[in-house]
Amino acid sequence: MEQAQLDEYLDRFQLTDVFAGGLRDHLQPVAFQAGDWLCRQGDAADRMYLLLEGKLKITHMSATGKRLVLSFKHPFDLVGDIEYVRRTPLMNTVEAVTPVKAVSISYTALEQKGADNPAFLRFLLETITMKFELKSHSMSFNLLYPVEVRLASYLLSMTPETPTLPVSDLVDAADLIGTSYRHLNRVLRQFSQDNLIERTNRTITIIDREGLTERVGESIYE
Amino acid sequence: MEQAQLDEYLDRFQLTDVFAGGLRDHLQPVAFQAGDWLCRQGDAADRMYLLLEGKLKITHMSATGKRLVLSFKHPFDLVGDIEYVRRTPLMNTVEAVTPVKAVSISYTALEQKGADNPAFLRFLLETITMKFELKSHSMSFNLLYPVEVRLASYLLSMTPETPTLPVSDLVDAADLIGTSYRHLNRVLRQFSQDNLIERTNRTITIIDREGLTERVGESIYE
DNA sequence: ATCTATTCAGGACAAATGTCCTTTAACCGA
DNA sequence: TCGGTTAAAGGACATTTGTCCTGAATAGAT
Repeated sequence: MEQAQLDEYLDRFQLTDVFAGGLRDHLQPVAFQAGDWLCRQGDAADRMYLLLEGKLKITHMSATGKRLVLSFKHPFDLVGDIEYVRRTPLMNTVEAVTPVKAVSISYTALEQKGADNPAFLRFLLETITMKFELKSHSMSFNLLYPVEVRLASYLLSMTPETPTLPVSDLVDAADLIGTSYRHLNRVLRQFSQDNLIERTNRTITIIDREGLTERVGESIYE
Repeated sequence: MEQAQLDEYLDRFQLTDVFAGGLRDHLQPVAFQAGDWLCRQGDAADRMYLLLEGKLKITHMSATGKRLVLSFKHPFDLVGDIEYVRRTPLMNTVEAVTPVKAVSISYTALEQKGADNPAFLRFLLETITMKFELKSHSMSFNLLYPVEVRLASYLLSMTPETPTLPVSDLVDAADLIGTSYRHLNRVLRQFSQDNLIERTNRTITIIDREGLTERVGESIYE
């Protein structure tokens, strides 16, 4: 990526101040292809990523071998920020879902140029606090509502522009809302019978957003 | 509370630097009795609390009227820190479970004396990041394990020194692990039959910590 | 001590969800 | 085109969990 283009990004999203004070020079552009891993759960963490383009999937494997999809990340989300603050190994695996552009910055650089930089610290605070609220919300949501509601919410949030979804995403969906693939199918079948969605060859199509919205009330998976 | 005593607290827990730069003068000692509310969900937030002694309960009421116990707070946890960063109304209700001593500091003071104070910002970052990890952990735990495991974990974490628990805590327990009171009773009955606990008059007594630990594997409710 | 109001435990049944396995449908190479 | 191979869907059944209601236990007032 061109330096000029990176500067434009930073400017457009008001991040120029955040990376002032010498941090800017340590930003390294990186690109990934769909399917690439940015990092793996358990690895030692040594750098933070700022996502510029594309979509990331954050997954976690439990001690008992069950996989959980924790979230999807979109442009200007941070990855590795929590680990930087806590100095812990990576909790999660991060995979590119689409082609991805990002910048990375080493923890060393952050320590040297960021630890006393209020603008940068406030940026971290705001980002992490937002993550906290999001997680808090989805935790309540998961405890409070049955799979039907969670799935409807998922379907709505994953199809903001095009109303279709490849069936292969369903296994992620199950791991995201914390249910079994079997049960997911059961609920999808119900949605289908209620004419909320349509299953054709290898895609799910939303045909009644209103109806799905009714079944949710609140949305979470942004 | 004496100023000297407060200073001793701050010193003992290495918080003197955190509240340097003029923040220290804005710390106001406050005390609450068991059952008092520090603040209510939906209120406008205007101050942050640092808990010094006692125990707080954080609860949330959902749109559909279901109550959720989100966590318990112990000395040196912060309350209102997230709301300070995000500038949002209070998400949760905070209640004193025991007699409580705390210090409060107004958002106004934080803005004026804290926003450019790296030590204070780093303190916020560490605290909030820890909260995030805790929440992240409990969310995975809730999605991954059945009520039996969650309840065993709860029982262990709530009885670190004395092995008993008043029955009145059970309704909070149900709201904390996200199940019904009825089902909680069912599982407790099972524990009782397996000689893991004993129910006498109005208390639950842990009689086999090992056995309970076996049913958990990981602990969460700290 | 007795009555009563309140709190707590548990029975009965229904609904939600998980596990295991079979069937169906899509895809691919020859 | 065909057969085989793989991925997705669904059947059958068990388990977990929720809802509603009843009955037992307890504390407090008289």
